[in-house]
Amino acid sequence: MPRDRFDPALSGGTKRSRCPPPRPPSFMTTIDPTAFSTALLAWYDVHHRTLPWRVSPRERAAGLRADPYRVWLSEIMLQQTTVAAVKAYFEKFTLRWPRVEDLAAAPDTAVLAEWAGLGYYARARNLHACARMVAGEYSGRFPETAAALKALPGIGDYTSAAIAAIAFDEPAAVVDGNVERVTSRLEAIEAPLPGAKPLIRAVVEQLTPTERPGDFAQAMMDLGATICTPTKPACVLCPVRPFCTASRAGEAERYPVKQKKKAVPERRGAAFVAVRGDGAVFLRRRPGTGMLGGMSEPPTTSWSARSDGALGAAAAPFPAEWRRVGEIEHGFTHFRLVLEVWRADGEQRPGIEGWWSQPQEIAGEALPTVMRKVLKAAKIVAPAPRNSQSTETRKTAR
DNA sequence: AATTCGTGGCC
DNA sequence: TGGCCAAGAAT
Repeated sequence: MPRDRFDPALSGGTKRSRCPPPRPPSFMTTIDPTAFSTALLAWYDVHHRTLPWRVSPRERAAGLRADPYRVWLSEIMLQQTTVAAVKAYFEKFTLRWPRVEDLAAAPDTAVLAEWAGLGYYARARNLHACARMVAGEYSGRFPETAAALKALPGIGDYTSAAIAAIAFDEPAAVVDGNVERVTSRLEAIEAPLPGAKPLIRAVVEQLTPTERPGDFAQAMMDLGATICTPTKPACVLCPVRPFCTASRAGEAERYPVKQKKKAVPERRGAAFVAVRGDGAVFLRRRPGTGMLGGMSEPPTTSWSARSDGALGAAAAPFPAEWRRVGEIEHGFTHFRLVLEVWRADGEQRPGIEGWWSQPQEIAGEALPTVMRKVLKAAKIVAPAPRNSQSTETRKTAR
């Protein structure tokens, strides 16, 4: 049974408008922090995952330090993104830009092109801004405390704590989705996320050891990724099962309790793929902020909430012999997009800002996945996302 | 505090 | 197949 101090009624309820300042309640865990981290770290020493940006516990004990640049880069990429998806991108980035100064010196178009396909493109913009701040104002060395790290673009609560703990041995409370799940099961927290975050953080702060805080953080995340999984957790194999209230009650899978989310609406629009005689495709750059900010696209209309028809060739960015060649669907986080795909062939004078991209250049363009779907529907031969240098030097043409 | 930001994999 | 989920941040 969950202890009553985790009753959702206590954390969610109506707020008093008068005197009592809304101070986070001081929850005390009944878990023995020393016993807990000892058991967890012993498991981690044997079962830790081997990842390209990591230093193993053995190497760590031998005095080897993780490279803050690689830790930072991996943490940015891993925000809301799976390890499997990140690996290839991490290799590409570190091969092309081995040090933070190298990344800082790169053109922003090159960074966006390398990031294309990974999603959440504000991360790439912030990544580049952060690299330039570190290279410029910090002499190429990352600040070493969570508080200072958090002041940098793209680095928030989680990432600042993770870098500080992993690269600089600060006993910061590292709370990501894995840790939220593990902790909510340990304490059988009934309050739904995201409201329960302060409570979870309070527990993690008490559990985090001053010795090996980085390994502790990574161990919690590895545990969440391999044992304490969202569905069918392998409690039998869990090194901290003796500490787990939810598992003891046989209902680990019931946690974490989450607030239910709203249904996603649908938006519609049209994309216009102009193809020249030599096979070049007309592309332009999207505005620097907002959805797919700074990324490339064939011209599209705005995406309205279910425009009832009224799209078609009349919405084209410039006159041409447009033919409707298909339709694509793409799911974003908060809406589903349906895009009509129109194509025009032959010599054309777009008369708008943009450039012609040759067939062999398309793979290296900063095209997000949804736009690659559009090109595919327009029967454009586009090899798998690759990385070319061509986007760095290309001038804007018309 | 609630929204706005992508994408791919999985059952 | 469709909802859920993944090392969240910014506003």
